[in-house]
Amino acid sequence: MNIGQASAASGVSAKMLRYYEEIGLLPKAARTGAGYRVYSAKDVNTLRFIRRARDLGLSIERIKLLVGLWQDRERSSADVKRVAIEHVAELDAKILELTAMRETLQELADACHGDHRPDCPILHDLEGGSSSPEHRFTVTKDVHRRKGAAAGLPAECHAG
Amino acid sequence: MNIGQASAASGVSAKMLRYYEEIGLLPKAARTGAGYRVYSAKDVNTLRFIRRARDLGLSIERIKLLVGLWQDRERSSADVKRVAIEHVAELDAKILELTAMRETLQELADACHGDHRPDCPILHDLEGGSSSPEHRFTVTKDVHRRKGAAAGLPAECHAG
DNA sequence: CCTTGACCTTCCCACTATGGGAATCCCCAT
DNA sequence: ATGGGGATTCCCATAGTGGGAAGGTCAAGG
Repeated sequence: MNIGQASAASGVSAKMLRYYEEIGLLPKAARTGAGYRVYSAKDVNTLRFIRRARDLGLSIERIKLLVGLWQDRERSSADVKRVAIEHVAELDAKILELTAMRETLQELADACHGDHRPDCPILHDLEGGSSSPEHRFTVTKDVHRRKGAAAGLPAECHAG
Repeated sequence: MNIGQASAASGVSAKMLRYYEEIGLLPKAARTGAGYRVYSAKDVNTLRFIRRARDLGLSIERIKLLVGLWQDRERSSADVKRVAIEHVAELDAKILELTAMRETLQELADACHGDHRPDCPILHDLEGGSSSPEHRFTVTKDVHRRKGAAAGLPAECHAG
């Protein structure tokens, strides 16, 4: 099986296959005499595992852990669960942050006439205009503050 | 006002000030004889505007638009509102996506004993193990599929 | 046998925003 | 004059992913 076939069989792009190998998420693939990478059905299984984990938003680092546990028959399910729980916590933090932004922006948009006139509460708010800050829309202000930015959410954060 | 003072007054790091200038979000700052950038109170206003917009998760591109509208007395509030609404839609898409991931992962974690035994439904699911795929936890499956990845959410997606 | 096209290889670049750090220079106070 | 703090530019790194160029390979058909 060459890289294209492994890619098609796993749903992971050939580009990513090479990348995962490079960063050590996958062991170095065997090569044909001509230098082509060779994959087995077992490799494809691992790739599918990785792809599903990516679909759940897990970072490459966490996936490394999970793949390690997966291939370790001595693992304890507690270890696996911990990794999952950590990721859920990060997802929660991210969701909270985005939701706070969304709420604020939605309220501002709701307050905007959206007509031909230049008057606009959205701009007014961004201007920091209202002299008493406590009257600005804030909605769990701290959550979306720069420092509050949660730990890394991976791939899905990048526009395709 | 030099770059450090403008940074302190606006909450935007000096590094970002230079970057914003480089990418054209800010006009090129005037310089002293020695090459130091010089900022006015008006510049600081713009910087605060930008910072607040970033706090709401708006991309640099959208902020460019908003700053343009902000400084245009002929603007229509409808234009501003449209930009805001677009961003809300992207936030919604992202939130949906993350929520779907979260739900799936939470269910898997709930189903995991989390003890010393190796048996683990999380790994089992990632394996794609269950022969009948419709029994796998999915929860709005399409939403978190790669193709479903929403349009770009900016900065906050990056781990500090 | 040779061409053609599909595939593989490596290497570099781009993206989003942001931070870190080095080398060098400037300004002000002692 | 000297020292410290700040400014300048330039390069690098991040997390994943895609795009593309330049060149080698393989298989099928003429």
